[in-house]
Parts: sequence; C-alpha cells; structure tokens
Amino acid sequence: MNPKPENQNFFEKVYAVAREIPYGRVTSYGAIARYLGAARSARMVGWAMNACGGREDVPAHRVVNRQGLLTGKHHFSGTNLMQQLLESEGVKVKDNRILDFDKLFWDPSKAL
DNA sequence: CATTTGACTAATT
DNA sequence: GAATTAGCCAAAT
Repeated sequence: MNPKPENQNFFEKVYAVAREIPYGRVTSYGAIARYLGAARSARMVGWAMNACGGREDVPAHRVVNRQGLLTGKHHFSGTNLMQQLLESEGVKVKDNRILDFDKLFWDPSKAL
C-alpha cells in the first residue's frame, strides 16, 4: 500500500461514474465533470480516461463529447474499435457520431 | 517550481 | 454553417 494513496480523487470519481453508465447508454465528458463538481473540467475527465489504461471496468467507449462524436476513438486499439463496441451494445454509430444521442444520453445527475 | 498538454465546451469569426 | 480562438482545470514532464 502506498503511504498516502489518498485516492486519485478525480480519476477514481470519473471511473466510478463511467462504470455506472448503463448498458447501451452514453454520456458526455462535461456531464461527468459537472456531476463531480468540476463543471469546467471536462478535459480532466478525458484525461482520466487516458489514464484508464488498465481499467477495463471503465467503458470509455460510452463516454463521448457533447456532440456524441467519438473524439477519443483514436485512443482505442484500431481505428473503429470504439464504434464497434458501441454498436455491439446496440448503439448506432454513423461516421464517428452516435445516432439518437439525445435518447441514449445518460446523465449521471439524473441517474441518481 | 514553470511550462506544456489534453479523449472538452462555448463563443466568436 | 464550418473553422478558429479562447477559457478551464488538473496532471505530466
């Protein structure tokens, strides 16, 4: 154990919320950030995802930008892995964009 | 300790 | 309406 693991507050919180995303749903970085109290730290959420390397429990593919664009797909293995993962969950993706994003959008603050 | 970056978002051009 | 700039905040170098 580390002397002061404390917690990767931000990262852990982001991971916790990401894990709460129900199957076949998606959310935005800003929504998570807002839920964490860091309304303007949407980028931090993305950064946390970048660090999610070993966190398989973190469905980063369910987290997209506000437009439903798979901006982070380049960080996944391959080129369209993220899209395939979403499609595998029943989420229709067209040209890196999530269809019916408004319907599939999952708001953590609402989910509470 | 200062600088850079980065999977965003909103506003502006 | 698309492209660019600016603002934000926290971690990484």
